[in-house]
Amino acid sequence: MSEPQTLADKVFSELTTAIVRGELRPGTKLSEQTLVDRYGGSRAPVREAIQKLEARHLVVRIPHAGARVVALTLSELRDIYEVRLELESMACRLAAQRMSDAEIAELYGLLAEHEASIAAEQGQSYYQKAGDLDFHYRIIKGSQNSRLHQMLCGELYHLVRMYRYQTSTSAKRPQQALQEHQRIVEAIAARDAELAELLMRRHIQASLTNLETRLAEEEGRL
Amino acid sequence: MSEPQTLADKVFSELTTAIVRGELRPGTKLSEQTLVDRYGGSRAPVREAIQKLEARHLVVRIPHAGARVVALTLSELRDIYEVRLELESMACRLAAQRMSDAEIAELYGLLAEHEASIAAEQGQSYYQKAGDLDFHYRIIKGSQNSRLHQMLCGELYHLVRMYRYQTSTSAKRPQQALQEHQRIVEAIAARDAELAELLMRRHIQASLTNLETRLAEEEGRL
DNA sequence: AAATATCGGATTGTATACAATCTTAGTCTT
DNA sequence: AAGACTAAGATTGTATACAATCCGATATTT
Repeated sequence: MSEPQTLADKVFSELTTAIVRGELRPGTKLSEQTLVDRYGGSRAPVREAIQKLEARHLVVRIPHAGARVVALTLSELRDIYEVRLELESMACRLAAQRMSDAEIAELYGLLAEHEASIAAEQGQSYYQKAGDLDFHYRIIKGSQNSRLHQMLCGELYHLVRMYRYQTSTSAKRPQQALQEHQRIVEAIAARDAELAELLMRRHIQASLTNLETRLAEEEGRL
Repeated sequence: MSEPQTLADKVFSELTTAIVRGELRPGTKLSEQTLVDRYGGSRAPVREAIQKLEARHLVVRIPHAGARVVALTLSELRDIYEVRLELESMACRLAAQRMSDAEIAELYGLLAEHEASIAAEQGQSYYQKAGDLDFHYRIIKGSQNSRLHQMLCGELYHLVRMYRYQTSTSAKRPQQALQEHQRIVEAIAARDAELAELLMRRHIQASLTNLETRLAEEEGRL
């Protein structure tokens, strides 16, 4: 929660959340002057912010034509999930080998919180989604591979978040996901790397299936 | 070979090759004014080029302190190879499933060229390295996953290239590598995805071992 | 002599001005 | 009426100027 040291960073982080939350819909033109009017500063830091967004694949920039919020095709979304599937499974395998006992204990604590949150049945799918991401985040960190962490959290994470924000979740999915999380943590605690990897692979596959179902439904409604 | 549309792109591509070739050693300070003097233009496009380099992890930028050519620790290099190992193995598996027969035929052609090049025994390790990268590049493309292609070619590729440039190769390694390439292509041609993945995994593991040996030797010489 | 403080120069971050390119609306031609 | 051309406006790319921050050398203190 450190304050951004530079104006460009500030604009960047505000734009990031706006895009992820869907306040700036995919395909929206990001005019530099408009952003200056909205977020303050001058064009220099705004341009820098846009470039950082481009680096994270949240916007697409075309020379002399400007920047637009990325609009993934279904095919590109599948490609991303295909890569994420591989990398997170890998992270889970490494986590089973490298996480400290203390970190594993924290994972158990996190699961307990999620269970309580679901039991409360607030239907606050926002918090459930955030909780899910938190779970995945900790396992990625547990892999103790800095580059893997960068790729998943810095480059794929936001895109995944963006498309999850905008799609509803089926009522039973959180319950299901929690169970899958529990099996994964058990495998990690048992230091069974192969099993942990397998379970994570299936877990993400299930979440992709869920996402595709939702996307297909929304397509149908248009 | 399209001409860069913008000055920033031109500076970016020149800086990229300079870094990869080692003309700008790891840790070198990249002063904006100095780069303006060397490459022309003004600070605006030069800054943009530096930011693009940062996005590709070729330079590290610290607010108010400037940019330096990235200097990987051995641990970070291992992390990169660990990720590359997983992603390229994946690419190879997908390539075995998705490459067209024509593309596979081209792969065979490439191998023949490499064989000839080694037989000529020019000792031109530069061309052998480039050839090796070409081989890997085609398989990655064959995976037909755009994001995988982006990550490997756009983000890891340059770093790997950079550290390979600067390390010598053992005399027998090209011969060995060629044989491994041949087995991989055979597995792809047979559409044996699992085997192709396994062989690629071992191939990259071997190349990592080779790199680590060289790095250790160079450490010893200092 | 070592450590800290302070000041000046250099470098980066930001703002503004100008140039090049694209977009769009309108007109003209077929 | 459809399409191509043209010109004006808007937008991005580039250059320059100013402000804020950092780095290093010198001076001061213990």
